[in-house]
Amino acid sequence: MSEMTARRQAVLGLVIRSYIERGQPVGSKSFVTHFGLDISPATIRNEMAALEEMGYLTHPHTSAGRVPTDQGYRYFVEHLLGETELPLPEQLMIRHQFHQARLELDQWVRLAVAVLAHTTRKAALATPPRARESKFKHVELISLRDTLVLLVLVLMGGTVKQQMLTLDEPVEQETLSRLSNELNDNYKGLTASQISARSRDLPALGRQVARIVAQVIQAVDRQGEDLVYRDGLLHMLGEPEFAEGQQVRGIVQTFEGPSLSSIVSTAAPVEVGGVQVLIGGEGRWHEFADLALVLSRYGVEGGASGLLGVVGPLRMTYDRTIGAVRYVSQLMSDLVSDWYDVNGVTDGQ
Amino acid sequence: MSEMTARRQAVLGLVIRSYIERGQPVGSKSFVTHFGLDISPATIRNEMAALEEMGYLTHPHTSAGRVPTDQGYRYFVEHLLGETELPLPEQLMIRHQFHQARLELDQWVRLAVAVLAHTTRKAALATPPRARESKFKHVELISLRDTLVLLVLVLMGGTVKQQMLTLDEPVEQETLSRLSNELNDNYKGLTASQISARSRDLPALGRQVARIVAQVIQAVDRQGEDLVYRDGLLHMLGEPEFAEGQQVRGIVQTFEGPSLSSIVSTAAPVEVGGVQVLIGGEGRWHEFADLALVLSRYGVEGGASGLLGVVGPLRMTYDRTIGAVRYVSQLMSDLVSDWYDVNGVTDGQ
DNA sequence: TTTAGCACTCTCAGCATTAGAGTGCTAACC
DNA sequence: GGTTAGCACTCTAATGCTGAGAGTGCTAAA
Repeated sequence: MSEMTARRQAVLGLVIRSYIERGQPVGSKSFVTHFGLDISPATIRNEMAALEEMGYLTHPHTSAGRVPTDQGYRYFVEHLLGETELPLPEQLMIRHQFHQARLELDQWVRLAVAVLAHTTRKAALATPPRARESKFKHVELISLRDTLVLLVLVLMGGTVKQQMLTLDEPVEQETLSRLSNELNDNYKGLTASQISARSRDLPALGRQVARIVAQVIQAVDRQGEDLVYRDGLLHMLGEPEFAEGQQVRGIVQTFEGPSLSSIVSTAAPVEVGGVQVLIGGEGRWHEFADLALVLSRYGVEGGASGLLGVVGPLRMTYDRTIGAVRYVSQLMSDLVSDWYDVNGVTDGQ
Repeated sequence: MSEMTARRQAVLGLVIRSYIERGQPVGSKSFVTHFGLDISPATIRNEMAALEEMGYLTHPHTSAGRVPTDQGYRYFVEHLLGETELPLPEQLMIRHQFHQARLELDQWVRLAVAVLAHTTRKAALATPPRARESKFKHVELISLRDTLVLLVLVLMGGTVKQQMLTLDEPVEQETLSRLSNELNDNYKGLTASQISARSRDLPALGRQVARIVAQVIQAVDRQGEDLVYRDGLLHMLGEPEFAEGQQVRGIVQTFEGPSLSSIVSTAAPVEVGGVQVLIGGEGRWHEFADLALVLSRYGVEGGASGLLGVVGPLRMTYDRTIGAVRYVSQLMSDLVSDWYDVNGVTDGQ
């Protein structure tokens, strides 16, 4: 069994960088010429053979150059990555876009996905921030016609939900306003189950409304991180490794389908701010065998948090992508913590 | 110049049906055997040659069978289509799904797209219903923290919008409630510009809020039919004519990109209920050269209306698709007119 | 007007050939 | 012992060729 040496690390790094850049198997000869090295191809061949024995490289067929294995990429990401900070000009451009508009929570998430997809030139995804158990903040009841009422529910953390409901009998707007005031005074900061429990003491109308409020909160909680915003599919389809028609279908299916949310919620980092790199489905997710994910959790530690990240081919510029994901994650965290000040701490609980 | 005869119509119809079904150029010999006819291939050849001269058929190369031209498809849709009613069992399934849940307006639209994509096995799209000039119905102001306020705006026609805003100075919730009541009493049924005009007479706080209300309504109006929900992209990628990797990219670009809303809003039918079939971009839209659109306008004549339809390859089962689009359009029209009763007529104006 | 016959055209799949790139191994070299 | 040159070998991808198959257009006869 060979062992890793400094030179082998260097060779591995260069092979991977070259392959990421050019997309073609790296041969010993083109290796030395391309990097202008003073050693012979034969030496590189020996080193490559050793790296192959160690499992970091492979070759598609006898007379082809070397290609990184999943393990090789992982080693690269863990040991051979240099600076991953996003270049300042791009930071500024992103920051500018975020300071441009005052938006709704979900729109922020959508903006984050769009920005991420654009700066990395890859497919991006994000989930809106959710707490484990959402808490009631405010409700508003708007009478539309006799028994038809629009319920607007605001949760701690900034989520706003609307729901249409039909009452058992017509009720005046004034009565509805009194009811919503009462709920706002008494239920602030409660979870779905707590509201369910307390609603028993209310009169019929209040009970009905409170039950629906609890249901909506529960729906938000259950939805959890299943709601995934996506963008930049086209970037991924532009990658030469996915040029085949057959593969394209697979990519679209994987990226648009529900499997994405499952892998994302299972494999995602738990702590806010951390960046996780998933390579080739890590042997567990078959559809992601040819893909790499760069994921990060953003939000407030212990409070609401969401995920965002980038999906691309294994052959991706990890340093740049990681930098972009980390930066946008940071921005979104700032945003959510602002929101938490608004809806949680400051407003009492 | 040849002219159309009954037999040529029949031949054209059969050629197109056969091509739609099997996806391969139709030759004179396989034509007679497949349909078990008592005439010779040579006769069919003559008829096909005439149809080709008339511009309804073509052949990709000398020794291939005949393929319909855009003009051929158009003739087919206009003259040779039989029953286009959607089969009853499918009508019932769709109706069932629509009666299943009480939803938000935009969620109805999303449901319609999903149902359409599923029953036609094609890509589907829809825009939410919009009036030419949206009218104010109700506003609610929710104080979140000193100067930060959540504004919830309900428009005639069922659209609900939220907007965060920052006031110049802190304001009590009670003051906000008084203000929203006042706006609700005085502005019902007004358009953005009317509200803008009247807001001048209000005190500072009211003027600020009214201006934002007007802005939001204006944004909704301007957005118009640019907001397009889409679904079923994967169905389209499954079509054999789009198997090439190159083409797949084009399809995704066309369907996901902004060009869709432009063609949709330009070429869409004007009257509610009508079904329009666009074949091969009609020479005007280059990206749609290989695609057919089946579009319908739903909603309330003279009130809010939206578009829905299906995008597929030229080689599509027009009868079935048209039936499905018409049926879903009808359902959505019913829904919107219910909504209009709620928000418009009944509630006064 | 319809039909049979026939020469002609074009595509597509299969096959062999070849150039090119790269490897692994061995033996010599520092 | 690590490094290098040389060389035989392997595999891919592109090219050109061939034959089968399908279909057409034309002509002449029914």
